[in-house]
Amino acid sequence: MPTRASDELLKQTIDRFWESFPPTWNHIRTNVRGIAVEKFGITVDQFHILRNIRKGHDSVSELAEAKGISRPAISQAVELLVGKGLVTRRQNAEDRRFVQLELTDEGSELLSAIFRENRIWMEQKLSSLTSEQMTQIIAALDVLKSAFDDRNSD
Amino acid sequence: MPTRASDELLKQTIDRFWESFPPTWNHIRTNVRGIAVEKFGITVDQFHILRNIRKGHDSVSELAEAKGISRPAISQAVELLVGKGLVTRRQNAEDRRFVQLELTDEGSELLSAIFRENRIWMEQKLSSLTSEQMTQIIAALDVLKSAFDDRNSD
DNA sequence: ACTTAACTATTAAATAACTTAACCAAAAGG
DNA sequence: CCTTTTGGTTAAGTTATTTAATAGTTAAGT
Repeated sequence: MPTRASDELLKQTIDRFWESFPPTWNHIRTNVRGIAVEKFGITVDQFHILRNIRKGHDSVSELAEAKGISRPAISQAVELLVGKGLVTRRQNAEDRRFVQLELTDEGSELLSAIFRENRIWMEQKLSSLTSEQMTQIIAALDVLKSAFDDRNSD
Repeated sequence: MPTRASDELLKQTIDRFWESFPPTWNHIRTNVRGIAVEKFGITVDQFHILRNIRKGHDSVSELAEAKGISRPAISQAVELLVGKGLVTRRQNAEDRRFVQLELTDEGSELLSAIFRENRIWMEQKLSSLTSEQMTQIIAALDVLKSAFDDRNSD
């Protein structure tokens, strides 16, 4: 039972989202691209796939679901990563349709290295924030993430 | 003069960022893709260019800067949009090196239509949030955006 | 004026990122 | 068995990106 006031606030929230979220993401992405491409020879998208594999999304379907793109797209991206020696494919013994993806040591180290460099940059960018602001950001990100989580879908 | 406690908080903020920001963005992007591709025949990236042109980034260089990618990439994307009749190019009279970009009526209407549909979906996703949560999100997004703004770069 | 340097944009060639359609193999359910 | 569903790959085509090369415009220095 939303009031008119909270309707207005909701509208503002969405407006602000489109004002702030994309430029923020573009800046981060640009930083990651700089590090990933120039120092490690992989693309931003490949970085995201490595990141998701480490996160536990270790099959093609899961990755496709997480990224919201088609399975062939993932399959081909994985192929590139396998070619670079950063990921391995292994047939699951219980259900042999599944191809279990795993980071190689090199892939894992490369991913950590990119995060390490990015973190330095992010720390510098966020260094002037107050504790209150950081606490607020953490809470807000949590709320946003769970609001758009698939469990809450219609 | 950061204390150890706020260093720890900063670390948490960055961790949370990487946990929450990408999946949230993927969900939004997936929704936009569904609308933009299926109903309007443009890609998500083309949508973002239209969006940025309306926002006032009306030259190739500005768009490249905003998105953090190369000018040729923008130039070609614009070419597609011009071909679809959604954007016009016009040489700037004062400085003829500049190509001034403008949305056509059709481009403008299409962009609005995508936003309209996306807004319905976002409203539904965010409908259960409290006023406090929304206020917090607005504040947090503001802080994040300005923290990563180029004016604050070294 | 002339030249050079800097800037804006496009084109070309190559690779990567996506799509849909078609396919194969394995599993599940009659 | 046979059929359907599921997970993954392959194929063909479009879009998105990069770097390098090019063309045109403006500004700066002689």
